[in-house]
Amino acid sequence: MREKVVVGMSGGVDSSVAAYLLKKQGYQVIGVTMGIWQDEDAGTAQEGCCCGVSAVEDARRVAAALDIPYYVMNFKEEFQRQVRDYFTGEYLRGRTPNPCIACNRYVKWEALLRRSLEIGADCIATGHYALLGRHPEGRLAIKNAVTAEKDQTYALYSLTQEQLSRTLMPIGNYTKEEVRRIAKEAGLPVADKPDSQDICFVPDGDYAAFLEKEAPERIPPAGNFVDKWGNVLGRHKGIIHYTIGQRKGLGLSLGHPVFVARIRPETNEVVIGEDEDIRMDTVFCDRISYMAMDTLEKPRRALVKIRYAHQGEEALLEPWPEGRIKITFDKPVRAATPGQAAVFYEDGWVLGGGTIL
RNA sequence: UGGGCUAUCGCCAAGAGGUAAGGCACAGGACUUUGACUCCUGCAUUCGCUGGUUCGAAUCCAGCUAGCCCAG
Repeated sequence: MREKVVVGMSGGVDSSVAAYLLKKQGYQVIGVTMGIWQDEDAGTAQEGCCCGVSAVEDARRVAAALDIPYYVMNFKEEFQRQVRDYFTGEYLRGRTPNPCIACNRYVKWEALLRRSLEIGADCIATGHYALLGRHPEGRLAIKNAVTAEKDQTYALYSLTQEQLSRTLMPIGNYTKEEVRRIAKEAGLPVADKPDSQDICFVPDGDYAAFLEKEAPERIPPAGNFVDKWGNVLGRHKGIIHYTIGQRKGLGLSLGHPVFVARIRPETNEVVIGEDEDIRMDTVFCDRISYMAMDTLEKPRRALVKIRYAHQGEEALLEPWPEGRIKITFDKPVRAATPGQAAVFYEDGWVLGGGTIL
């Protein structure tokens, strides 16, 4: 009997095609949708997100079409703790979290994987646009998908060797167009479903409202906008409303565009600067995850992405005390933001990554 | 109260007799499995108010109102 694999199905095209391809390849496929919604979310969660409310409905139809077993597993507790609480906590501290990375690392590849193994599966599979393989240096690693535009390796840098050894990513070799075509040809009912976007657990993208609901008693108050010299430029609505590099929503009319250059939780100040003030060539990160490289003992060059949609910038990685890494970019990057991930690449392989300080 | 100056979109600011530039802000959209950035579109039938001169004025004239500056 072929390997038994649990496919995390979001009800979207990508994971549906992933399941389809694996089944065609002879795997014993089980479809699973992660139940991550809190009861009060019912009805408010938007469509078109990676794991929305319509997920179960659509995923079930796809599973039926593929004639594979299908289950919904409850991960509310894990999602609340590892994603929602983390998300809220970071914003309250003036940082900018990336919930997708946390969800992948702790919910999909920890909770879902564990539960899948418990029901007898050998591994899990997802509809991520990424390739997985053995790096020349010997370790398992994620590699850029064939489509640069849809590449999702950035959000997967923190997976461990153990997790990677139990993972399949069947659609990394296809483009989005090909995936949609496959879905159509296979008669999958979700072939034309729009791509997911925005934070899946924040209805209508209003994350500030989400935070106010999650932690009403801990929301930092309004404060001052200041320039780099300390001059007060105006009032801000509270640091949770801002992130480094942000321009919109400041309400500051200074005649030229200005951006958030820094957030100071200690003084509750938001520092405003010009475009040149948010360019930096040196960034430090901690909470390092090593993937293709097992450690960093001496300087190593890499292409570094500092946000999901970043094309990446060549840089030098250097080990730093306290388990940190110093990144020196060849050319300054714009708005490196504390809380976001810096992911290191070499020839398309993910070497590792960390959280920007 | 005398003398001078200025009053144009939320902010800044062009205009100077021919039928309201631009920037910032803001709104909407595109992009996007995070937050951002970026891009596109929209945004004063009206120029402090009231009259007047002109075929025609935000642009000229008069009065009024407001603010600023200098004398006091």
